[in-house]
Amino acid sequence: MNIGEAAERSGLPAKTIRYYEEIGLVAPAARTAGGYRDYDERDVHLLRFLHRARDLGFSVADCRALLTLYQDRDRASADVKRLALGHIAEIEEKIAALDAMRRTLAHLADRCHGDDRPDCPILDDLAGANDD
Amino acid sequence: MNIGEAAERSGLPAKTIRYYEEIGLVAPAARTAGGYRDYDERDVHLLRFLHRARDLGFSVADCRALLTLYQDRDRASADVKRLALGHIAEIEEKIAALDAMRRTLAHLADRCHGDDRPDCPILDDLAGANDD
DNA sequence: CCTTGACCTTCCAGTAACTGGAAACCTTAT
DNA sequence: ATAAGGTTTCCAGTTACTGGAAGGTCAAGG
Repeated sequence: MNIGEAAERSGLPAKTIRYYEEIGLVAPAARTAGGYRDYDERDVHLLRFLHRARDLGFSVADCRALLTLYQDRDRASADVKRLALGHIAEIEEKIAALDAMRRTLAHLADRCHGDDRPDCPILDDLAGANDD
Repeated sequence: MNIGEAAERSGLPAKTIRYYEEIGLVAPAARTAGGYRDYDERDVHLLRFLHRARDLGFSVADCRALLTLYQDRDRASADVKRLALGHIAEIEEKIAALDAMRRTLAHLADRCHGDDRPDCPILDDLAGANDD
C-alpha cells in the first residue's frame, strides 16, 4: 500500500512516516517500480505502535528503545517497566511544575479586579513588587 | 554594568539576554566605547520581569504582550487578566493531558510483572493488542 | 609595555519532532 | 492526451534557546 493509506491506517501523517524513516526510527520502506514507498501490514503495525507510544508522551529516543525491546523475543519485561516508570516520573514532575504555575497565576488573577483601571497585581508581581 | 552582571541580577543567562535583543523582545542595549553592552537598573528590572514571566510559563509572544501592557500607563487590568486566564486554561489542558498519560501508563505498569520473562502488557498495549 | 585571564563580541550550528511548501514525477481515469 | 491526485526529494521554518569558535576589550600584575 502507498504511504497515504499507511498514514491513514497508522494514524501518523505521511510526513511523519517519512521523517521516522529519515531518522532511522523505522527501516526504509520497500519501493515500487515507480519509486513509491510500499507498506505491508507489519509496517502499519509498527507505525501504530509508534503512534501510540508518542501519544503516551514517550520521546522518539524512548520509542527507539521500546521498539528494540518490542522486537526482541527474549526481552525482560522489567526493562520495559523501567522505561515506563521512568516516564511516569517525568510526567509527574511536569505536572507538579505546571500545577505550581497554575496556582501562582490563579492566585494573581484572583486578586486582579480585571476592569479598565490600570493597576494590576499580576503585572506588579511580574515586575517583582514583592521583592524590590 | 556589563551583560554578565545584568545576567546575574536578572537571573537570565547572558546568552538569553542577547537572544531577546536579537528577536526584538527588548530594545538594543546601550554600548560602551569598547562595544560592550551597557545595562542600567531599568534594564535589569525589565529582564527580571521577563525572567519571572517565562518562569510562569508565558510564551515569548505572551511576554511581548505583557511588556507592552506593562509599559502602557493606561492599560486596563482586564487585558492582563485575560492573558493570564488564557494561560491558566492552557496550563490546565496540558495538566489534563499529562494526567491521562500518567494514569494509562501507571495502569499498564501495574499490570506488568516486571521480571525477566518477556511477556509484557505495556508492549502488548502499545502494539494494539486491545484493538487488533 | 606586555602579558595573562576574565569577560565580551559576532556568527554559525544544533536541539525535538515535526510541518509547510515548491518543483517534479507517478498513476489512474477519462 | 491530459487532468487530477498522490508521491518523490529537498529546503526552510517552528520554539526558545544553548554551545562553541574566533577574535576584541579590560583590569591587574610584572
